[in-house]
Amino acid sequence: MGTQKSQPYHHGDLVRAAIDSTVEEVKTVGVAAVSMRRIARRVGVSHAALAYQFGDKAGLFTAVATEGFQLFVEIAGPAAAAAGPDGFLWGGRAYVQFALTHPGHFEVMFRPYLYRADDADLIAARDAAFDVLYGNARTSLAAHRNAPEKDITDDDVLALAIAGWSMSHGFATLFSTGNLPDRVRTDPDVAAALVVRGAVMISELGPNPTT
Amino acid sequence: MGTQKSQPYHHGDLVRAAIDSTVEEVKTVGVAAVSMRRIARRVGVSHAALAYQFGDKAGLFTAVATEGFQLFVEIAGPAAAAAGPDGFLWGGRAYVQFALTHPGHFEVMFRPYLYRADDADLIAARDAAFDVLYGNARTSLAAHRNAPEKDITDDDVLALAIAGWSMSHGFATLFSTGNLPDRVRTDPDVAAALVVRGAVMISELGPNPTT
DNA sequence: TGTACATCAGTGAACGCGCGTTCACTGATGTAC
DNA sequence: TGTACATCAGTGAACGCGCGTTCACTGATGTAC
Repeated sequence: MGTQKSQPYHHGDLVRAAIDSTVEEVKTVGVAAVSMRRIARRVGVSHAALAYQFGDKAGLFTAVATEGFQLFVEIAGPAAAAAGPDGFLWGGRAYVQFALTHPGHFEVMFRPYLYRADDADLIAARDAAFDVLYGNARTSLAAHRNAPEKDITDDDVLALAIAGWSMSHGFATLFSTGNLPDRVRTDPDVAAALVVRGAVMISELGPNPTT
Repeated sequence: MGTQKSQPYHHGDLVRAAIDSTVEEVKTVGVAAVSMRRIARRVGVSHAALAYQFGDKAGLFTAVATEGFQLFVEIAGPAAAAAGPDGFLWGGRAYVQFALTHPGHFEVMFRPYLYRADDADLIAARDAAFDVLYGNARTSLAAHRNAPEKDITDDDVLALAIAGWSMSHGFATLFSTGNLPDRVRTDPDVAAALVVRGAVMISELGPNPTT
């Protein structure tokens, strides 16, 4: 017994481990089934320890959401910027890819009722994510219109950003919840390419500006 | 006491009342907080009565989802068909409107893990909803290409349908969960118009077919 | 028109469970002198 | 280099709660004769 290394009293990095476990649990059993006690069991710690570190359940989810927005900026920001004139398209791809590779974060990020929406770190991270979205829309519009970025109106940026976001978000959501029909459900890349084709078709159907 | 009309033993239409209450509760307290006991309390019946009528909780949600798909067909089908060549656009509008006016149904419909996805009535209703979506896409493409509907490939129909669905679904979801920025959050009609403008802009950015 | 009986609809109590939060506590770590 | 002390990190037991499901039951309704 004496040589057997006993469980250390201090975990070392409980916060890190708890966030990782939460992300994994959200992905596995769904956000509704996640509980402080489940996470504590996974991490190998008493559930009161989690309450000590995060205050309460909302605190834990706040940490997950914040990290999610930070990750999104790290991943989608460079992806969109590096893609040149097709940046907007790549932004959408990056969004969907993020949603599918980080489902645990993604699920929490867009359920504000789970976390403390007034948390300072959370707000900063989310605002940075919005900046990526808007910046991407502005740059893409400027490139395709051969105009300086400052000549692109905020209204145009907002319209394009929200439309692109809606499409990416809707597709990612429908795909990952298994709502898409079988033909589409198998391969996310094939499905995403399909959506890009469809997006172009939408232009055919847009209200004719001359009428 | 004798003259006081006592609670009738039979509710009269418990199934109807339970579905209505569930829809209302989903909207009010969120789908995660809905329980058989809450619904039973609202309807004024013992919670065992609900188990008798629906079997279990999944049964209750199955009924809600089924009704949701039926409602969608009733509402969005005619709306899209009646709108002429701009039908696809109107289909999208109808989708968003349905989501915002029937949030209780909408929330349940796209969470298949809540209900019995193999229920026959459910499948029939959902398939009918898909038919509206595909039919709408086909008709719109045919009208804009001046081609008979049979000349529109299934692949084109699928691409347009999924793209349009993604955009409508994403927008409705982001809007109703309060994730859109303040400028957009106030009026759904203004916001929807913005998205339509943005959708047209996406065409500007589509991959150029000649390159 | 009445009666016997089957079936349907709902009751109320009990079950076992997992939950979030609180609290007095203890063990580990860091710091001042 | 040692010691006293404060603070930090985590424990374990207890709290009260609401949940879904089950079960023996009773009251209401419909039907056959």
